[in-house]
Amino acid sequence: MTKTKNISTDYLKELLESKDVKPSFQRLSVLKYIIQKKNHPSVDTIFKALSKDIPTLSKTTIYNTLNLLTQKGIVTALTIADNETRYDFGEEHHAHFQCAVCGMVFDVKVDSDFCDRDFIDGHKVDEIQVHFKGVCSNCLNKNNTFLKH
Amino acid sequence: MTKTKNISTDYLKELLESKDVKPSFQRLSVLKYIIQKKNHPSVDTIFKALSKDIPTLSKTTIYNTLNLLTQKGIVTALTIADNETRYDFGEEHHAHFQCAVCGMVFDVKVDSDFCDRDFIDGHKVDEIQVHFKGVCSNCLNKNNTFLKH
DNA sequence: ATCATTGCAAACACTTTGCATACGC
DNA sequence: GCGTATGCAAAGTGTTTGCAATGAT
Repeated sequence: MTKTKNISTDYLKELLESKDVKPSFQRLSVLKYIIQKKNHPSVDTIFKALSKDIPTLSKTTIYNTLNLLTQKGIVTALTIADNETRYDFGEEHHAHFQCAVCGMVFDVKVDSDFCDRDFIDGHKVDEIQVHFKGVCSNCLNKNNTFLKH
Repeated sequence: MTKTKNISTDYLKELLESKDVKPSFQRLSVLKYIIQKKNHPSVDTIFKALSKDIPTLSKTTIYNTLNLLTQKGIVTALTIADNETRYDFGEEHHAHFQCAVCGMVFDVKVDSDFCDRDFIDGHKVDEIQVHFKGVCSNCLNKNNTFLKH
């Protein structure tokens, strides 16, 4: 099914503490989910998944957690979808592809010659996001309607 | 102030009609605004600007118009801002820079070797957006707080 | 007369805020 | 016990939808 390499809680704790974030159970759970499933999930996706194991979990906590982790630079907020924010844990720089049919977001590699620059046209660059949109290989194969016209 | 090169209504009409869009007064106004001011406006920005001349104008009409123009490929919807959609009229491919301080969006040029590809990792590519985020040159100069720490 | 566009009001969806409760050291 | 994290409810904001009125041919 989905490949979920196990991630030690100690690693997650260290990761959070190294950025001065207290490793609460909820925060560990959210971070673990993002790292394990490399799904680029939305708040709702995380909420539905974690609610099964943590029935008392609130969406507010997920919002709080993700805003905190983004602010601390532990995760990245992707503005690839027009209606909802997706979240990503990626150290190395890579681009993203979102399928217009199924909505999934995939990592794609880009030979980025410009990704390392600190300034562009006099503007100070803190972050670069490269977004591809189209139809993913899964949806192309499943539904060959797209090939017919 | 803002450089607004005048654009003939005939040009706008032809542009719309060539994509099977009836050139109503409201649609012409919205399209003209986007092409003239190149400031990648939000719905609200367009609404506030055009309301002065068209007091009966409704936000719904702007949403309708922009969705239609996007669908017809006349304008591009930018997902660079996390909360609101920005719109752009750009024929040639270019990247965008959004300032975290003032919120403005600028065009930036990128030597894009990968912008022409139709497929990436097996996914069919319809659209590419390159988003830079940081602090624009204006805000850097005005407020040297950013340089101090 | 017919059909599409407009625009008000309401509904929707995502996110943030206020505040009381619960938790951890 | 004190300070912070949690989570419910409500508010806020951007966008879409239902539908009646208006406008164009």
